[in-house]
Amino acid sequence: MKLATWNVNSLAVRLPQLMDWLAQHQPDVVALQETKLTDEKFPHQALRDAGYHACWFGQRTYNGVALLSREPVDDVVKNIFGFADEQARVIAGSVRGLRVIGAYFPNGQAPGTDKFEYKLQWMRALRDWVREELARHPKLVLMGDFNIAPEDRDVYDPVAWTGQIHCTDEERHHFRELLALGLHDAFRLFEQPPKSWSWWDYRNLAFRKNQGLRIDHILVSDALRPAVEACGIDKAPRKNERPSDHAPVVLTLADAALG
DNA sequence: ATGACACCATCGTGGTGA
Repeated sequence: MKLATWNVNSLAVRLPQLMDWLAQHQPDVVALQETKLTDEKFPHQALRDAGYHACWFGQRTYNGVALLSREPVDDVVKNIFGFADEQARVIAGSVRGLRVIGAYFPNGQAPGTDKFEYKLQWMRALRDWVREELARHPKLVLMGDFNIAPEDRDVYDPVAWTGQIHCTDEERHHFRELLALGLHDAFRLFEQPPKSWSWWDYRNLAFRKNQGLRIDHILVSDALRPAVEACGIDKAPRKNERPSDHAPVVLTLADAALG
């Protein structure tokens, strides 16, 4: 079973690239972030024609998340239970006994701002809710755009980024809090090339110079860890003519471990 | 120190992202 997460930075703009990528890689489940579409504009028919069921949760202009799945998705939940949120950032569902949570963490803008405070509150609420989800669904995947570079090796210039947004102690603490629930950063379960990033700034020829951050992640629960066969970042879509600034992260699970 | 790029909403230019 192949799962993926991709911040597409506008599904309206990126739909053709998404269709190509789905046809090429045939993932079973995909979490999308930054669809930037109200729900009535979600391209569910095009995705259905491509063989995917979808559930989606969007808003105007910003944010917006979706789950795509070759098999139907059950028990769909939107946003963090118990956390009143104006912004569409989370969608969860169950496929083949697997609980999948797709999340678009707040950016946070800069430490000391209201947006940073919102990010911290949001992450606390997420942790508390994921703890409950894990108790109900031991086989769980939490994936998406975390907007956190967990360690210095996830940053092209860790000195310049010290204390900057995505790299603050508070954000990294919250990432470790998620791991402490019994989750594992699937990417780090394997040997990886150094300087592996999932995001590159559009400016300054950052992709060509490979100046990026690893801020898109797939966390797998203890119960799923033995089933993890591979995890990597697919840089290819970042080479498209009009790419998202993020690349997809892909996880392969052994089918035997699933229902 | 600032802006650089992309997208959205809107039609001149500001908000947001990371």
